[in-house]
Amino acid sequence: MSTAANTPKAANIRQVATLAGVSHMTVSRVINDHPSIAPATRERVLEVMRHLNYRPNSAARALASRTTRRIGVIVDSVVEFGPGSTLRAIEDAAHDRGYTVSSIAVDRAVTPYDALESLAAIGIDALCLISPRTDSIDLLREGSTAIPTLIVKPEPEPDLLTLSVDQRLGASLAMQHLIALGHRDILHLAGPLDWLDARAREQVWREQLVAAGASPRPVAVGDWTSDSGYDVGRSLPTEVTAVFAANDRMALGLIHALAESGIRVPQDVSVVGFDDVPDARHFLPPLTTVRQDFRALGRLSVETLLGELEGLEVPQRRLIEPELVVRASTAPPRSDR
Amino acid sequence: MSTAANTPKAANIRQVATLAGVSHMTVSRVINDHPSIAPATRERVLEVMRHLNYRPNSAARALASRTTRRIGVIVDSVVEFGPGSTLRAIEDAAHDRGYTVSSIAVDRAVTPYDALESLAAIGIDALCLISPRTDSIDLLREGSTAIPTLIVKPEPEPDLLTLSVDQRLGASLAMQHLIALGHRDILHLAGPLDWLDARAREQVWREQLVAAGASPRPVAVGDWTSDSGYDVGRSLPTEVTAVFAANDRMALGLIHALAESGIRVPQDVSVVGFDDVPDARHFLPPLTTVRQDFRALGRLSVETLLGELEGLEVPQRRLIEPELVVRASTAPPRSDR
DNA sequence: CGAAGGAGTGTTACCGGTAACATCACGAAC
DNA sequence: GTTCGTGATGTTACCGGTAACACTCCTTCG
Repeated sequence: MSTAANTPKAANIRQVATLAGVSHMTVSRVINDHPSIAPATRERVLEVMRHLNYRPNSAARALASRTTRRIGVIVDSVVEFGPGSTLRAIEDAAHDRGYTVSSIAVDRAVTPYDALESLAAIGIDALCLISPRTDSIDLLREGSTAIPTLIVKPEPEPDLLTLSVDQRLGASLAMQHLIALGHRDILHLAGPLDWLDARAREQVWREQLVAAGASPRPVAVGDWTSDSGYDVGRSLPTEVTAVFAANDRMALGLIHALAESGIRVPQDVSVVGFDDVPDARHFLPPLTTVRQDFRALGRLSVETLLGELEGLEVPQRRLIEPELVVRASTAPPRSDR
Repeated sequence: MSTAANTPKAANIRQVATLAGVSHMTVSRVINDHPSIAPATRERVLEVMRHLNYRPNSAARALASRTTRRIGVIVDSVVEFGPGSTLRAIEDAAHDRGYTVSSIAVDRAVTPYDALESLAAIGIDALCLISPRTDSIDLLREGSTAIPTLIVKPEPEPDLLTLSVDQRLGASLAMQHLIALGHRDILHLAGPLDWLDARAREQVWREQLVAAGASPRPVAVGDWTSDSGYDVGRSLPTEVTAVFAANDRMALGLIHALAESGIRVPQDVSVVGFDDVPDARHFLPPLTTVRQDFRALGRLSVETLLGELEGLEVPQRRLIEPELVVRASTAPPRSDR
């Protein structure tokens, strides 16, 4: 069908130059906002550019300037709310700054190594890792890439930029809330423990319980999906009065299983989630959870990387504060439990 | 920090050629699997490439070949499940075929025109529109781009490729299910009606009701969010015995509102959704809904576009069959309602 | 008043590939 | 034996920009 044909083939920089009566180099300077161009000349060139509907060829720019204006993103489990939202936010922020984003999703079929190879093949100016498992980070540690690299994780990382929502604070808010309500036998429904975020939440859960004088029971480990939460909910020990779920989706599945067993939330068991997905307020009951601002995370990631790229001083590590959102899934424990 | 330094600057095609004792053109042919290369030569070149860790420069290739191996995607409401999933599937499929994807999200701040401009600026070989509103399509109709273009929508479009989940069939499955259960006063909770999918679902809802001898009541229009479903649920007319929601999230919000009013699902009101989001099976009650295979949609989109690009014969329009998933949110109507 | 310096512009080379055409050797066909 | 076709490879130009340096003028300053 539309296989080219009468396409008037795009104008190039020399055609613009000829029509404007200047050298192609002057046109290049106009494009790049070079300071020393006479205003009259600039106007004339811009006029011709408009007239020809000229658009600089990005491949040629990339080739000559050896920069691609592209940020590579490696992201694990992009279908999950957190990583997906972060990626979207990064794409938006990058686009606003005139950068392109290429993302590769890591999964069973694609190793972090593959992902890095793919990105290297197309060429990137900066690299970002979202929701990295430990193995992805190891790869970067040895690889010592020559480009600015940012890892979205809460712990600092020598020689690399890091940025994250403060996982320890978030988990702490959730646990403090439950403990303040009077809960002591709190189950943790964790995410996969090779996830740094999952591990951080699990550690804080443990610490807080110990600090409150309670002894943590073994964690239940899910895989972020509501299905895994459901499975855990089906065999919840009767002594448990509250569950701290590592994300909202697992909380949803858990509540579903409890409902099937006639266990009421929050009367019989309190549940607190993590993320504050947009639907969490309409769960039954509306879910108490920890909100993470992924848009801020994405924006800051891009700002940090581009700052580094421009040689600015950027903080090597930064944390974004999460926020507890109290809804209807938590209450004081029943005295008879 | 890692601002380049001792980077051993990547090898280029001529260095490979020199070391292999051939011309750079021969190396180029090896890269591109040109048929007439002596096996021994190919081996030698490959060996050198491996040794130098050579990677073709994609910008140079794009410049010389005038193809970017990049697919541009314009997507509205990428945060919604359907569009987001489709985009991810396209990215995966494109990556498997050695293509890159650049996506632009259209929203209040970014018009379809802007999006097209952005994509044109970076250069794309093919274009895909996901979840387009009518205005995006108008833009393409006049613009008559010179590259293969596919629109994800169910209705055919002259001179453009189209592909979609069969919205009419999906809506039909949902309505037939409710009608077979005995419902006649079925409210439609629609998506924004400038969405083609929303409009298709609404039309089928109306047609099916009329065909069943019932008179459709005015549609309730939401915005895909659970919040909007909640709002509708707060003032549900008492005569309504069932709701056909245009997506799962609005169904969730609706059910939440009903629960607050003491209206039970499905005993008092049946609810059927659309999408089958992964969590739908853990809603309370588990949601009867229409499953759309977005992965298939994404894969087929890429195959169609690349087929067109290669000059193959591709079907100009194709539909993917959705599937009704019956769970616990639907039941026969109460006789006293 | 001459040298220095900066604004404004041009010249030339180069980035790393691909396209198109040329070349050469060799076996098949006449 | 000459011609021809084809496989294998090389030569050259070109894609559309940017970098680096050169060259004018003019202004400023010792």
